[in-house]
Amino acid sequence: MTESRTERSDAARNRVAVLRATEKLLVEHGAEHISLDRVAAQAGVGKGTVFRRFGNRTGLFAALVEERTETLNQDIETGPPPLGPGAAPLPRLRAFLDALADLAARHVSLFAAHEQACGPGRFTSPTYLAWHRHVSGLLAMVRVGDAEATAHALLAAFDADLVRLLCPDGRPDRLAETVKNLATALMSEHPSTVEQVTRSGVADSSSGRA
Amino acid sequence: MTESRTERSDAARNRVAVLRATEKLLVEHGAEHISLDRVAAQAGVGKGTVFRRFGNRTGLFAALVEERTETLNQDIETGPPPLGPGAAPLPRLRAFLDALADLAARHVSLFAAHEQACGPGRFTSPTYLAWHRHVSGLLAMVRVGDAEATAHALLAAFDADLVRLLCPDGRPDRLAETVKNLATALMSEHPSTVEQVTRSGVADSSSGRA
DNA sequence: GAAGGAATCGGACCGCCGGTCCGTTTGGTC
DNA sequence: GACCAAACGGACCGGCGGTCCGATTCCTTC
Repeated sequence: MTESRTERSDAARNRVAVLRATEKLLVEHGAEHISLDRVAAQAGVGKGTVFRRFGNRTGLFAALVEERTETLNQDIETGPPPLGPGAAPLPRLRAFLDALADLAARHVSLFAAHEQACGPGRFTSPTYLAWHRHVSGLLAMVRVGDAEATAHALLAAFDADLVRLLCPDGRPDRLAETVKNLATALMSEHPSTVEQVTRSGVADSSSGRA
Repeated sequence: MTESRTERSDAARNRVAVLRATEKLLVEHGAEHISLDRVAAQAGVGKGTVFRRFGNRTGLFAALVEERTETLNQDIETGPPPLGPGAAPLPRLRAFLDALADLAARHVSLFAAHEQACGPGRFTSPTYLAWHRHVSGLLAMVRVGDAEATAHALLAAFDADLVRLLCPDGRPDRLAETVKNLATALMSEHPSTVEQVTRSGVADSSSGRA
């Protein structure tokens, strides 16, 4: 991302070649038995180049994840409601969960590979941190107890293997509905500072994909 | 488990030796960089013996998990309330979540190793299936929508890495409270067939560990 | 446009791991 | 005590993530 200065032309070319090759292998071979040898071969570069660019397996998938989640993260922070600032906590959380389910369903393989490569350090990746901060903040606004832990629990539903189970055909609906239901139950239970957080008043901002 | 018949004495001795060795390595080296070579060496047996007994890495950890979860699974099915049959859905679910959090916090390393070894097939392990059936059934009794998916979402909070994060000192309280809170919110929201499922009426059956 | 040097490349190489194989040993039985 | 099925164990295999360093390529400078 933040290169020191002036990336050499061949380096840039190879970087995108590796990323594209990784994507291709991810969608073709569904799972995460993707060796970096294969990636390098598919990209038409040497193995050393892959490691020079991305450090290690984790870094490679992290870069791809960041690329895929960039627009969502921007929309969350500075986009228009209900995803961005301005909407009430519950609709905003629901919109986020919809968007996240959609993203997760569309890129299961990538997310699976990323999780597997990260291991326990998954929770310290910038992307996860941003999502957790967002959810946690929204929950805290409605005074949900231990918002941080609750946010983790909600986000745990987006475990890649679970996504595969609940969205076998790529449709995020089932996962989205389930998690939104959880969030709504949680928030409805806690009398909010904002008055009109009632269940009936929820604007359902499903990103209609189907 | 169900050996064909009459396990030879040395085989039995080696089996427990391997299991104990695995436990020891799990608690000593916190994570899952436990090679089966090491396990064999620690147990004082050959590598081939480990594979002969347990088939593969997954089988080894699965055997250990089954050993650890046996009593809980019995208690759920035939034990006394509130864990066993006889209690109302919500208290029973809360009791189960308490017990599961306790178990998870005490055996994080094992569960982490098991998850990692199982991969996506984690959801088809007998233990997970039993737990999911249980939670799913309880949710359905209170007419929670899509009980199956919701049960998966609740159980996802027991992801080993998340347990490590929320129970750094082995105390299950924070995890338990969070998930029980989720379950309670869910069930309270749905008007049950049983009348007295209210929040105040919940008997808190925390397995006081602290 | 040629030269120089730094950044990049690439694939041979390393140690390790999960899993297999088969000659050897052991335990139960008659 | 002898026999044989069962179990043992460690050498062996293919493949992986990651490293290293001589060869190559790009960019700058004159």
